[in-house]
Amino acid sequence: MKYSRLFKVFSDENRIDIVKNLANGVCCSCNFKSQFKISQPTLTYHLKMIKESGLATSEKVGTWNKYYINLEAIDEMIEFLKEIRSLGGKDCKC
Amino acid sequence: MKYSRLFKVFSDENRIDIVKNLANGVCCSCNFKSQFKISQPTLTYHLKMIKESGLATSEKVGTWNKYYINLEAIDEMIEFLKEIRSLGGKDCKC
DNA sequence: TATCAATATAGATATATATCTATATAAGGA
DNA sequence: TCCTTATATAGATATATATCTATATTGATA
Repeated sequence: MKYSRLFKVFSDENRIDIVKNLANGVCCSCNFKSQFKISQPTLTYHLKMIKESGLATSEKVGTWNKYYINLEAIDEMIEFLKEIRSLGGKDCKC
Repeated sequence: MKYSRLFKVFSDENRIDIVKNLANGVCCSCNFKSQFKISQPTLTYHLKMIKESGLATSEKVGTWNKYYINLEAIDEMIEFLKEIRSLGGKDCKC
């Protein structure tokens, strides 16, 4: 699991919005569309990237695609940050 | 606090390494240098960006700079992810 | 004050990224 | 089978990013 790829998802405001939508159960991009000022191909581009990072899965249902957030990936990110947090910064030995 | 900027820090492997170093109490870039295959100006570039994101602070001590990780920023990131996590993905209504 | 050591800035550059428009593909339904 | 709808791909592009080398700046010390 490449953490840099997971974190990169959240490095863009539009993708943060998309992930929040996914977390809220908005799984169809037809519903996303109205909420962003980005074009349909741009949304597809972000969704693909989010999926490839491991933060979402997708399922084809007839004509449309449903996207689901992968909660485990978020858990991994939280754990990763907690580990760094637990190092505590320590005192500089320089 | 712009979350996208905080998360962007972790979107690059070199910066992840740098942050881990900071968390481990390596506060002087003179010590960083030996551990990365990046040049001194590139290290400065990343440190500046990490600082501007709010994830680190710095202090000038004579000729050199000391950098410290900002644990509160990490806590905020963790909280942010936990909030998204707590939405649970829900069931798609589409 | 001249020199050295640490860091920052300037300038260049190749690659990555986010975005668009136009077009293609795929799946259902009339 | 043709049309509609949803999604993906292609191609273009402007901007951002990560990186370098060379140079400037800053602060300590001989």
